[in-house]
Amino acid sequence: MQRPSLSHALQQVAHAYRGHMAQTIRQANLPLPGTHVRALKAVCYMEDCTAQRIAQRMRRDKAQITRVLNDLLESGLILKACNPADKRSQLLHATPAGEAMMLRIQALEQQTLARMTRDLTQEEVEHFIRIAWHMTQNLEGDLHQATDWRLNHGQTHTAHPARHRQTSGQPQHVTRDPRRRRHSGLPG
Amino acid sequence: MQRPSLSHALQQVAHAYRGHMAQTIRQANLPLPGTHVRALKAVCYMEDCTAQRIAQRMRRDKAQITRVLNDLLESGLILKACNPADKRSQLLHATPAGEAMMLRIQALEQQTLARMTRDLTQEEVEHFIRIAWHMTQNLEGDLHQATDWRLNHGQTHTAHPARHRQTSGQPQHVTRDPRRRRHSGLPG
DNA sequence: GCGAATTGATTGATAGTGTCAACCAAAATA
DNA sequence: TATTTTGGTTGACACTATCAATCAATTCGC
Repeated sequence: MQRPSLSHALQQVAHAYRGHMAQTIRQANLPLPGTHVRALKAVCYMEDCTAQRIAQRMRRDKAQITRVLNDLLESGLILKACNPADKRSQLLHATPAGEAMMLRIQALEQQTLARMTRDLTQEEVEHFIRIAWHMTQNLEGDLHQATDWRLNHGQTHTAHPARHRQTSGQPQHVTRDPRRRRHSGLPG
Repeated sequence: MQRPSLSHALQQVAHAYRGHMAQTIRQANLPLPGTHVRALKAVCYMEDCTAQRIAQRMRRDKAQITRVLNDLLESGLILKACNPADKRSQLLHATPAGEAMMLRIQALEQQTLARMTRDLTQEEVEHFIRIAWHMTQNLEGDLHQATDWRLNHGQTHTAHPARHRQTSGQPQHVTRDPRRRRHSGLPG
């Protein structure tokens, strides 16, 4: 508890950041959830932005990205345009409203980041980022079957045949109360 | 995109860690969600553990903690005992099954952490933890009205009167598709 | 002691996050 | 052309998170 572990420190700082941003954005009356913000950011700043590329960048399931993008679309923050190079995909662009929103949110993010790093040197922050990045890379590869964002990474990736979501494995326990229990066994 | 920002790096590493742990745990046939793991850890290693204290430590809403603990209770991993010092609260203890579970999970966590930090020096990791902790502290205080985990922190905390969940504020937009839209306005 | 305010825990409601699986149409490939 | 792969969508579900209200036990102030 006293000297926090790496896992604890990581969870706490990520949670604190997320929470602070959420609060800040809400207080600014821009009720845009975090995932939406990041997707919008991608649309604004990524070259030839498509849903696929956002999913890769954020390392998220493409299904979620689709839904987030549809929200942004309905909110008039982005537009989908035909991709001349591939009729399946759509190029994404921010509308003026989307650009404006992005600017406002970026200002808020800068505030949060400034506060978060207020007594840290530039070097420390960069060091932190570098290590975080490094750890991310270290966890990447194998594990995680190839959902879309895992493609073209040239990983050795030794065959991951089937993996069913708890089809018949015997342990099967806790799994969070969905307001009505489902099971409760326990293995060991 | 190339040089990841602090926010991006943070989100990615936290997400990678969470995902890797989830996968590892699932593959070991110990389907215990992350929050449950952390709560169980607290029960195992915290002195005079109560729901309240777990909520404070994890900086989570006590409601969530209550539910997680009830899951752990139903799974036979923990027990609740009367707190002689306060009849409202209960002291939490791990059962033998809970302890066993904790040990197995800790081994898995060690694996993940080892992999994550495999080519980093002890110093680098400690530096990372220290900075993460620092950033967490920096974001703490004001913002976040005093839910339980924010108490006894002696923050200046200049009066936060009411804060209603979007009672009448005019902007009111995106707010993630709950599989059926609710609104779609947009402020600016 | 007594009433008021506070605190520990619980419950209900709801939002947001993350993922898998199935599917379709377009594209790539063989 | 037949097969496979890819970009995107939809459905279903589990996990995470928080707020609000409630209740009983406790503490505070008189």
